[in-house]
Amino acid sequence: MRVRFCPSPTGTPHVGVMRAALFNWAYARHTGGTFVFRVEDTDAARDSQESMDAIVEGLAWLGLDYDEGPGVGGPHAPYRQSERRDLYADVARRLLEEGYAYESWSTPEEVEERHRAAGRDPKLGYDGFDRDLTPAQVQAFRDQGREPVLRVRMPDEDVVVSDLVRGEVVFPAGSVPDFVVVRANGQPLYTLVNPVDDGVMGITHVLRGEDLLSSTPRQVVLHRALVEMGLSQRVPQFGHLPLVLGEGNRKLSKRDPESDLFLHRERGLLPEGMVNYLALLGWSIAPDRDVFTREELVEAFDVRDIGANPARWDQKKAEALNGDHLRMLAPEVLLDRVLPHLRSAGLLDGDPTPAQRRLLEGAVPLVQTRMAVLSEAPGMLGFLLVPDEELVVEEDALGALRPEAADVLDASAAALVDLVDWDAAAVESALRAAVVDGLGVKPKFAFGPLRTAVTGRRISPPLFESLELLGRESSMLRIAALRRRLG
RNA sequence: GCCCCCAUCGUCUAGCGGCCCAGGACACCGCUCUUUCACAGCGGCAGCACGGGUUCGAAUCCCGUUGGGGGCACCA
Repeated sequence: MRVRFCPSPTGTPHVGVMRAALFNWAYARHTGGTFVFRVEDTDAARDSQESMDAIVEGLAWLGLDYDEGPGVGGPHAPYRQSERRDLYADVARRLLEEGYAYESWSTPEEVEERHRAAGRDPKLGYDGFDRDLTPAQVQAFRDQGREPVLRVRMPDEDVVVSDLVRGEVVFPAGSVPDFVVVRANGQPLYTLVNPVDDGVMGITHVLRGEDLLSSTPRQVVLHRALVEMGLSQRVPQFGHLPLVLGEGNRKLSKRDPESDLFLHRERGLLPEGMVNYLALLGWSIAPDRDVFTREELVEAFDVRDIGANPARWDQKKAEALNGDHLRMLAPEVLLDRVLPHLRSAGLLDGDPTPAQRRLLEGAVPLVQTRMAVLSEAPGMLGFLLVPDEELVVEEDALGALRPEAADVLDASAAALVDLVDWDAAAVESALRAAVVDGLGVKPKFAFGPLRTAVTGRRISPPLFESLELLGRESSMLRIAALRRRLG
């Protein structure tokens, strides 16, 4: 069992593409097969090293390790197609010699013109004109200084593709035009290079997006030629994954922000959550369960369970699932995951100081059930990391204060100044005595002013624990500050 | 235009002829818990696109219609 992931390095990693990688990886790991990573960089104009690096980073982030590929090597190295030119030139030559392909001189304009002249739809595609030219005709084209492309001859029978996900798919004879595999300038195209490498590298299963289904008959025909020429052992089995759609039922394109893997990472999706959600797009682990780990995915994954209908990207579901994974994390792991987000929010400069780390160790467990994505952490934890005088009291928190707020703050301050033990339990009973019992304010409203004073927000981690973490000095300063503000 | 794919709650899906007057999850709406918000728990709303067959019996099989999507490059 050998599967592969073969992106072309253009742009940033796309969630649809990474999902294909995930399914291939999961299938390999489930079956004990080999996961090959190959780079399809035959389009020098669009390919970039940055994109290549980003894909590698994306795979690493998601935890999709590969057994063969750039950087790790393997029996079929090199794994970058730009380094395999000789092979392709060789195969192209043999394809021509053995009659599977032929030189084609027609320009697209000429093809269209012929269709028009014959009363056919001009957009029908290549018409096979150059299939059986006489030597004299060929010479005439040469004399004009033309350079031919190389086209593979499609058979005159139907091509039947047995798809792992969709069953038998029949492409009627004549519905797929002969296709170009080598440009006039000698550059091999994806149409050649992809089947050649799959064949030569012994790929047994090709799991890829449904957008490639209609190019499958061409690849099957080429694979058959490769097998007949002794260059490959088999035609791989194909399985076409349902497309991932964006808003408005369109294929998720690079233009859509949801398609950008790293944007989700910035938003604070965990790789665990991302893997889970991606796998759920077209696959399910059990009738009554949809939260699972990477290991559980590997354990349960089977291509036969992949559905055929397209799936819409649902950000809410992705984040809800992420919340589940976030809660499954050990607190110290969550702390580490949260740090980059605190840094990019400007709350942390490099590594936390020992004091900051202590605060975070206390606070992270308090916010673990309160986040779905990591980018919520700065808002929740910021009050602990910011100096007292820089605490921003948010507008809506101020607006929510009731008339008795000043009295509440006064009573609270009085109750807390001389508190003997500064811990959450002691703080709570002191405050309850002072505000709930003392002032007769209902518990639901009693602590709002304090929360606002101390955290600057209406919504925060639990108040008494927050006070404990913040410490008496800061707490008193903040209470006094808001009290002054209320006049 | 041609070829191909798809069709169960708003969304992701379970269902592979009787277990289904269709199950789960997200979302949404209530309630409980509660120092805010969450989490958790409980409850609710909501679907087999339509029409023909086949069958004792169809969400499940077949055909058609409609709807949606993908592909038709000297891109990948």
